Order: sequence, then C-alpha cells, then structure tokens
Amino acid sequence: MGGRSIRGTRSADFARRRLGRSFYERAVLEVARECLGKILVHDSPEGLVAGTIVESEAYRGPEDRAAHSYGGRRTKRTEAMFGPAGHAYVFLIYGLHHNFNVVAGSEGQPHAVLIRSVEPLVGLELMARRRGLDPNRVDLTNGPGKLTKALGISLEHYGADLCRGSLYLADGPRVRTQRSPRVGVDYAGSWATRPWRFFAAGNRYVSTTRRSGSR
DNA sequence: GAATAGATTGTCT
DNA sequence: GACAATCTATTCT
Repeated sequence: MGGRSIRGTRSADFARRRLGRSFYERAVLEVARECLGKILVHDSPEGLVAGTIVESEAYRGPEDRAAHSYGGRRTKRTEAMFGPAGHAYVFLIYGLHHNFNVVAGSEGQPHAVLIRSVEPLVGLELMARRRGLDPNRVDLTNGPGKLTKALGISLEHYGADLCRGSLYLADGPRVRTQRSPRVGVDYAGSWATRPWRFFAAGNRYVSTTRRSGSR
C-alpha cells in the first residue's frame, strides 16, 4: 500500500476502533463501499490476525437474483441475513470453502456484503501457517475462500455479532475506490452486470480481475 | 500466461 | 441429480 500508517496494531488498539451498529444499518451498497479500508480483525485463541479490506460485493435480496436470499428464500442457511445488521453471515461454498459476509440494512431485509479480499496487516505468521504458505505471499488472502482460512473464520462464526465478539471490523485508512460487476454470478441474468463489486484501486491483494461477460 | 478439470457437500428442483 | 458468491493443480500455448 501507500505509506499510510495505522495507529497501533495490538489487540487493544483495534478494539478501541471497533465499528458500531450504525455502520452496518445503512443501504447495502453504501456499506459495501465503506467496508474498503476498514480492518477485519479476529482476536482468535491462536493469536491476533487482522487485514485491511480491499474488495467487497453487495448482495440485495429478495430481488437480487445473485443473492442466496433471492425470492425471500429463508432457510437455516440464509437466516442470518434476515436478522439485525452487524452480524456475520458465513456459508460453505463448493463443498469446501467458507465465505464471510456482514449483514447490512435493517432487520428483515436480507442484505449482506461479501468480503472478497484483505491485505494482511497483523499475524502474518499465523495466517501463513493456516494456509500452508510462506508469509508475504500475495495469495495468502486475495480471495473470499483464502481469507477465511487465513483468518480462521468458519461456520462457528455463523450469526456472530460483530459489535461484541472476537471477530469484528475496526476503523482504518481511507482508500480510493473502483467498481465493477460481481464475480462468479453469471447465472443471475441482468443482475450479474450491475457494478456491485468494490475494490481498492491498484491494490495487489485484490483478487484477479476477470472480464465481465465471460467466465 | 490462459484455460480446464477436480475437489466435495449443503441446498434446492 | 444438478449446481454453487472458489481454489488449486495441471495442461496446454
């Protein structure tokens, strides 16, 4: 990144800057954009890990065909999205990867923001061990499945309150934002082309950019 | 570098 | 039985 430094990287430093409920209780597109530059923190039993969010996507059920809550689908899996904002929606994808989202909007609106990639900030050694890679590798956290593994996020965090527990978002640096269509939702018809993906301009931890239209 | 197949399981048709 | 908000290894140019 640039030369912007952050005011401290210990557990207490992040806790002091934890984002409150009002951050999440806004329109989902606004929350998705505002997530960029925020710090995703997991004060896990194995150690503190944190990364700067550099890529996100908005999902806005029930009308958004790409959302799991499309058509008002309310199941055990999607239940968290219908709950109050500021909680975690975690799901298993392709049978082996976890994806992490924050619930946005107001209760009853099944809106969520998928966190697609982070730039490692603290706990690189622990992330590397969990990923089975060397630290300082770009592919440590540059994808939704990779970052959950590196940060130790799994289904046990399903529905977790980000305003209280050991997993949360903290305030961070302002970043320059760009938009594009979302990734991997080509099946969603006209919804697939909406520019609901946000990413930090020029950041190398942004997951590989794909041309819209083809897979 | 680009394209492709395989992994693996919860959810829905 | 199909398929998914993905990742990795392998096989090409």
